[in-house]
Amino acid sequence: MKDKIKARSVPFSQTRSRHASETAEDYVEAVMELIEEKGECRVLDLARYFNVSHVTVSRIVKRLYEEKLLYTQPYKPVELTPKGTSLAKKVKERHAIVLDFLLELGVDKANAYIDSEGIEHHVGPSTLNAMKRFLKKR
Amino acid sequence: MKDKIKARSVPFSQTRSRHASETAEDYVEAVMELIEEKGECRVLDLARYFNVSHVTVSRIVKRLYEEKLLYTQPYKPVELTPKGTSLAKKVKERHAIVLDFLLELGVDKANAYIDSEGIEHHVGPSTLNAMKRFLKKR
DNA sequence: TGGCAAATGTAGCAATGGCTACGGATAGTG
DNA sequence: CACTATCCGTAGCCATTGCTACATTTGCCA
Repeated sequence: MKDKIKARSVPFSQTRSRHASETAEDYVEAVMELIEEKGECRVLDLARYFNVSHVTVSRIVKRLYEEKLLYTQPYKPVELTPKGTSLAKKVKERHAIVLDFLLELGVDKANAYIDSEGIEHHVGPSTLNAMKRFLKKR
Repeated sequence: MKDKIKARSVPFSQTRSRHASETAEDYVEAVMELIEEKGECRVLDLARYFNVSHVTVSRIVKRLYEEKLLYTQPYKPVELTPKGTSLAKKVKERHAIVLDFLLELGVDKANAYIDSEGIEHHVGPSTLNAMKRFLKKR
C-alpha cells in the first residue's frame, strides 16, 4: 500500500494567508460602501457592519494600513488609498456579478445575498467570465 | 449623520468559527476519499493531501475527534464516525454538484476543480437546488 | 467652559491553524 | 533480535481574529 497521495488541487492551501486576503477584500469593499452611503467610515461603522467588536476592527484596520490599503489616524475616519480603492472596485464588481448570477439562476434574494458574499472570494477569472457569459445570454 | 449601519447579510459573521467548520468539512471529505482510494487514512496522508505539516493535521484530527467526527488512536489510521461519515457524504455530494455545475457552465477543468473547492462551503441549500435544476435542464 | 456620552485605543486572554525541532513508537528487514 | 526508516506525538513559537475590561480622546451641549 504505497500509493502516492495526490496533492490537493488548490495550490495555495495555506489557509491562514488566504483568509487574511479575504478579510482585506471584505474590509475595503465595506469601507467603500460605507463612504458611499454616509459620507465617512468610522471604526464603529465597520464593527456594526461585520457584527464584531470595535477592537477587532481597529486591529484589522491597522494591518490593512500597513498593507497600504487604508489611510487611518487615531480617532479619525478610515479612508481608502488608491491601492485600496482599486481593490475595492474589483471586489465590488465581482461581487455584483456573482449576486446577479445567483439571482438569474433562480436563487431567492435573501439566499443570493448571503451566498454571494461567501462565494465571491473563490471565484477565479475563468469562472467569473463564465458567469458573465451566462448573464449576457439572458 | 446618524444613519444606522445595516448589518451584514451574513448572520454568522464569526469568521473564526465559520473557518473551523470549513476545515471540518474538508477533513472528513479527505478522510473518506483517502480510505476509498487506498484503504486507510494516515495522518501523513492528510498532511500530503493538504500540503501542510503532520503537526497541523494531528492537532486538527484531535479537535475533530473531540467533535465526534473522527476516530483516532495513537499511531493508528484515522477513521470516520457515523457522524463524520454522514457529514462527509453530504459534503462530497455538494462538492460534486458544484464541480459539475461549473463544468457545465463552461469553466475549464483545472479552474473548475480549484474554484469548486473554495465555493462549495458557501453554497446553501437554496443555491444548491438552483444548481441541480440547471444541471437537469442540460 | 465643564462635563458627559460616544468613539477609539490598549492590554491581555482564547481558539484556530501555520511552522520547526526533537523524541518516542511501529514495522519491516537482515 | 536488533536496526533503521517512517510515522506520529509533544513542546513551543507566530499570525489572525474573536472577546472583555479599562483608559483616553473627541465633540457636543448646558
